[in-house]
Amino acid sequence: MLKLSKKADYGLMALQHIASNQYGDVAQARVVNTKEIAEEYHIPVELLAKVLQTLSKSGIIESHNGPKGGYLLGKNPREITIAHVLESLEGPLGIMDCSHEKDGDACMQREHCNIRTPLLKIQSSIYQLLNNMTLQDMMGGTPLITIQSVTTEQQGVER
Amino acid sequence: MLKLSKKADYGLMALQHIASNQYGDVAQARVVNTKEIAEEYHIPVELLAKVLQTLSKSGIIESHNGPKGGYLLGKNPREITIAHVLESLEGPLGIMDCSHEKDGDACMQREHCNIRTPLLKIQSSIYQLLNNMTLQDMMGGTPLITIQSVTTEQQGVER
DNA sequence: TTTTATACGACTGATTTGATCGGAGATCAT
DNA sequence: ATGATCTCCGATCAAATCAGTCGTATAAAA
Repeated sequence: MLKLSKKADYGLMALQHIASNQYGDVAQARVVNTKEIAEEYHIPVELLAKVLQTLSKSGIIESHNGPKGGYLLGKNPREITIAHVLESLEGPLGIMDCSHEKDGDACMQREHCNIRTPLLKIQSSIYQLLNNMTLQDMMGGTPLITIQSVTTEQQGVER
Repeated sequence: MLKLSKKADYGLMALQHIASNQYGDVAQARVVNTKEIAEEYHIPVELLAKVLQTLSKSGIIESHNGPKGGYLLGKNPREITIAHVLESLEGPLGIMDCSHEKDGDACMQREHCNIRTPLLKIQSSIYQLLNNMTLQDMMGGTPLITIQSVTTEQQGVER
């Protein structure tokens, strides 16, 4: 329950990868393409492509066509919030249907609804949480890639 | 996105209704049945029944069979957390697939996954949020039922 | 024993989601 | 400049999940 979709998963993975290659320790902005990311994380290529297209439309990343093309971050990692990414991929996030409805499309039980107010508070809290966390924060805690470990043991593991 | 299911909606509504009738200003514990709740909130009866059965199994409410039967709260409203209700109705809540997996069913991209750690933090925060809010808290903020208003103006609007 | 209510399981239709295919546009090499 | 290649892009298809339905069984009160 409350599980986010594959699209969201793949999107976040890809963004983390792009950000790492662009702002990482290599210190040179590198354009990465869809195929590269898909193979790295074992994601179906076409599906990932669609995800990246959506993110591109939202201005989160920039697409570059042609050979040697690919994607680049559209903003600074600090300015890319998780909330924006998720909303871009899966539409406006709301705990319930009547989160931000207009007067017309009120749900049937709206006038007798007794849980709307407290749920709105919960929703607001979750949104704040997702809106305060940025891609920059996600880069900090990469669990398996530790730069120090590369210097200590150099057994062909440079990624 | 992140929208909770109808089952969860209906379950919360029903619980709020049951709690209000049991601990409300009427000051007498009243057993409410499925049909009554369904009509009050315009919910399909059979679906609500299923939801209430599930909640009953979890010990959140108690079922009483036969005529004059119905449902009663199984615990004090302060001890019924939103998290418990949601988990009861929709299974364990987790932002991602690999939230609490055993060693066996690791996902394909697990070893290269770069977003697991930060997402776990988000998930933990959401769980705390839902685990700290109880049914008691939801009763406090009932928007349409105001006890004071009944005393001030008694124009047949007692709901 | 009849009435009234919940408990339980199987089933159907619809919505959402995951995944796939063919084409359009841009860039580099010649 | 032009062709060939590589990428992004939009439309389409299949699978899984979910909301809702139906019929039957069981239990308690009158």
